[in-house]
Amino acid sequence: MLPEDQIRQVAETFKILAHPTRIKILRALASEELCVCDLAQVLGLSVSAVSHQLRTMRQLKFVRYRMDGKLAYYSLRDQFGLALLDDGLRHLADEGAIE
Amino acid sequence: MLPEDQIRQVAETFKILAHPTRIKILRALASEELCVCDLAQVLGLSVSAVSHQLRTMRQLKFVRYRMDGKLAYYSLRDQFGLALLDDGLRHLADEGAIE
DNA sequence: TCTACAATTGAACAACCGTTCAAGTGATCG
DNA sequence: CGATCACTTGAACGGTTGTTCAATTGTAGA
Repeated sequence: MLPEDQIRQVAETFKILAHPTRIKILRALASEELCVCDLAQVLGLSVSAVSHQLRTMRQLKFVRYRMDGKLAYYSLRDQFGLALLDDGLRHLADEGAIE
Repeated sequence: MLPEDQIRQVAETFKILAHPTRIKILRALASEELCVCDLAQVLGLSVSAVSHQLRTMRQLKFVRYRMDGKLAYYSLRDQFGLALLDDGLRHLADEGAIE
């Protein structure tokens, strides 16, 4: 039996993949690092909304950032999120759409 | 660019792993099929709460069930959910706890 | 210093989600 | 049939979450 605490933590981890906005952020950062304003532009969201999401993605170690002058460039910390996303898409393809 | 619809579907898929209750259900069904009342007993939840969760897990192809008299026996449809869970736990172990 | 820009933060609001509760379905058994 | 059991369903309630808005921080350039 897993400890309650670990279950809660892993649930938090999967929450990252459980919302369209964060999936889009993940995919946008797949090929290159981007600043918050570009990310907002690409996703058609406010800078504030994106910043809020990046905060939780940072806390859960999905992304990192570096400052360059006024701009904060975000990038993926590793391939984990993208790999998970692929698994999810493959499962959808295998099992068919939602009934 | 992935179609909006597919992004929403894969987000739905990951929602299954994004809550402690459903993770526990997944793990409880890992070794054997269980009826709703046993599942409720094991998890310390009401039969209704479990039934609601099983419904969404069924819709998203994580579990299936068979009727046997009055009892509905649920089981995992495949190893996908458990494999994902392992990936998540491994990521936590690699990256350390939430900062 | 003053202005402009990039980003973060916290409060507020609406939408979503998980559980409970009460009612209902369907199967078994006396 | 009537009673009971296993489960499902829908409404309702409270807590969580995502976005917006306004205020703030910090950097860069005039």
